[in-house]
Amino acid sequence: MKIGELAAKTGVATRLLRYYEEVGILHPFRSPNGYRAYGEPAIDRVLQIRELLEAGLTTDMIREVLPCLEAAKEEAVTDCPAAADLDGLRQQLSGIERRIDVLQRNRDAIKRYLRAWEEAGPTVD
Amino acid sequence: MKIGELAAKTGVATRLLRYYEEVGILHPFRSPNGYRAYGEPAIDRVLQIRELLEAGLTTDMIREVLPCLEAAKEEAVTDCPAAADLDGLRQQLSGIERRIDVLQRNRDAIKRYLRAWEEAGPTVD
DNA sequence: CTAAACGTTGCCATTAATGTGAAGGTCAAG
DNA sequence: CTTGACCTTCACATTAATGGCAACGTTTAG
Repeated sequence: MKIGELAAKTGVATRLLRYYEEVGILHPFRSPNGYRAYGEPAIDRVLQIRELLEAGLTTDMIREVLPCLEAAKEEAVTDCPAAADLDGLRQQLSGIERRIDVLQRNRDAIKRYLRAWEEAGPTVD
Repeated sequence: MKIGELAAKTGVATRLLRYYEEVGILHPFRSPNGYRAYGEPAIDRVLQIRELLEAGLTTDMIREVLPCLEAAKEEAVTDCPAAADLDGLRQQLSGIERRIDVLQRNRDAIKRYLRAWEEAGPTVD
């Protein structure tokens, strides 16, 4: 499919689809006329990219983890696209785990706060 | 304490301490000479800010949750600094929860991938 | 008193992610 | 063949977080 179609199906601006290619996290083919050509899997890939960006990852991090996230969907790890960098992957993993920890701790604090507030002042009106 | 001291104790550049003030997440007093003056609690606050920034939150989000995170440390919620915006707080909370979900899902996928890879190719060498 | 060290404000630079528009090529419909 | 919709690249603009410098005031040590 062409870029406009992918944009429509994912809700992501064509500008960004080109940007994701530029930073190496999306790899369309090219039609003979020079148009970008995307396969069906590109849809999921773009949605995955958006999800990760919205969760606060950078395109650099995404470039490292994305190949493995897609491979993880297959039954067996036949080939290792990130074979080059299992170590970088482990680092990304621990970075993500740190983030989760921080977010969980703070989520809990906010919840405690809200709960206390709801108990103390149900006279919110 | 003065800005340089706080910078030394937190490892955060003075430039950033001024920036955090500019965006409203740090509120030093002023000494008669115009110097910023920070109390002891500023140390924790700055570290907290760094933690949240590194976890991918923006200063906008931090501005909303920080008062409550500090209040949550007290025994009781005497006064509500964010009384104005319990609703914004709930939104931040659900945003954070979404992030945690995304990160957990992807952390799990990466772990699966790494585990599979380690089982398949212990001949890493 | 003077120099060094530190503070102030202000402004300009950078990187990442994103928006926007110009100038021109391609293609399908009339 | 022309028009309109879509594509291409190029380039400049913006926002957030950060770095750096300049010009100038303050404080401290010699």
